[in-house]
Amino acid sequence: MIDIKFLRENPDVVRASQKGRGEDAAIVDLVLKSDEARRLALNEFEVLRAEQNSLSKLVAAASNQERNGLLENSKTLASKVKEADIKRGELEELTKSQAMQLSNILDPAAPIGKEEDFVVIEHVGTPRTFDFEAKDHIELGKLLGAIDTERGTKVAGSRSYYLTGAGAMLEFALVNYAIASALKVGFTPVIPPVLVNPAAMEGTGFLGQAAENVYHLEKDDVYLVGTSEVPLAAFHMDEVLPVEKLPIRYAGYSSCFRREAGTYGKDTRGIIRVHQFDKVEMFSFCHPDQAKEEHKRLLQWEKDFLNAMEIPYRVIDVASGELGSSANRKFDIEAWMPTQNAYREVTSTSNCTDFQARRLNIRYKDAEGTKTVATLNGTLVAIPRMIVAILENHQNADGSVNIPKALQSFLGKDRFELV
RNA sequence: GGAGGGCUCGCAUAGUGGCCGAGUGCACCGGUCUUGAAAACCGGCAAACGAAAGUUUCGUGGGUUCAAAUCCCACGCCCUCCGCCA
Repeated sequence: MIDIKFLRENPDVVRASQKGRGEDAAIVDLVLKSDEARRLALNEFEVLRAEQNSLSKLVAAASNQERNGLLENSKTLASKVKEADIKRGELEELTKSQAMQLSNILDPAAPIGKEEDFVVIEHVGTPRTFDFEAKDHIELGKLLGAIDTERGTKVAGSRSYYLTGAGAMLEFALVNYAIASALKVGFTPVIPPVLVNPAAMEGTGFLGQAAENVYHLEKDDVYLVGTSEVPLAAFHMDEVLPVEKLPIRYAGYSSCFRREAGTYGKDTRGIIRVHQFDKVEMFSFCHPDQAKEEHKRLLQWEKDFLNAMEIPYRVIDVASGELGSSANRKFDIEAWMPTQNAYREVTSTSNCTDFQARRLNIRYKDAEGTKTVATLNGTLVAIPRMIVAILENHQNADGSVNIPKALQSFLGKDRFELV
């Protein structure tokens, strides 16, 4: 949720931001109108309530004869107060529900446009030229005994898979390497709950447009998270953080669950797009003035990871129309996938400024008062896609796969052999 | 699944309808004293909104009442015991 005071003072900025995203700018005027009415109703209520409170004190102090007269007034006043209170409540709800529809205000530097209007910031590494026909990760996964999608679908349906043998070991190595690097730069490792309550889901903004991609367990009214961003962000829900502790950084390792509704026919083969996968996610609570720098740092740590995996990639500045509603800017890293002859998203980092924290009521306190923190998130490693990138980029003619140096000590070898 | 107890300002607790936004102890902050510290003593000390007056907040939501931390209902969470499972 954006700052309603900011909206009052800069409606044009918010309108422009909504337009830039391809979203409805008319909401701005609805909010302005209902907020105005809300403030009037609030004032009306407060004045009546003040009167009631002071009258109430008189009643308490009055003698028995005086009391009856006072009670007459009190009763009529009480019904007025109740009426004013209901009106205030309705207008507050209306204003909030309208304001919640507004997305975060775009960073002016974010490229405007639709999905394809991203800006490439840089290319790192050169896609390899093969002197044999490169196999895709599905074939390699079979040869190495690393990925079993057939049994995955038998047991759990489409977009399901088993990681076995080398595949399972590769996950452990990737996670260990990721956590070790995160520790080096000051992250606190976290294993969060993946089953969360509505408040956590709502607060992180996943029950809006993204709701259809979330698994909901109706009987218990809990949700399976699509990313550990949810429990990490909600970790400090309703808390005031000491300013000197900022930035507070967590590296969460968890399973992630996604319904992938509306992606029929997209990436149906292999493990690029699946219902369940494990991920190490970086999350930072920081001072709003520091958010841009922190965003760059998260991106750098993502690049460091890709560099260590020795995989060619490019960094893109995601276009406004493709940003999540919480993000004011987003950088994706896309790894080169040889058999697709394309760069495909493997990590993503978003600056949510104070948008998410306002919903979750997470603040910091300094000499001037209590203000909303900024939150940022970034993928350190999403396992299946990283496995795809490693297998495909580091394969040999016989189907064996060379292990990046950074992972060798975790695996005790330098190559995955055929089984 | 069954029975009971609890949820109050950082912590512990007092508070059974008006004098309670709320007492006490500890912690914390400032001061006096001290060579310095401790102790003692004095003062301060919950939060949000608001320009202010003021309003709101005693787990959450609803209700009763002129008036609710206090009475009623529902829900959430914590604890104890029993059962069940490990």
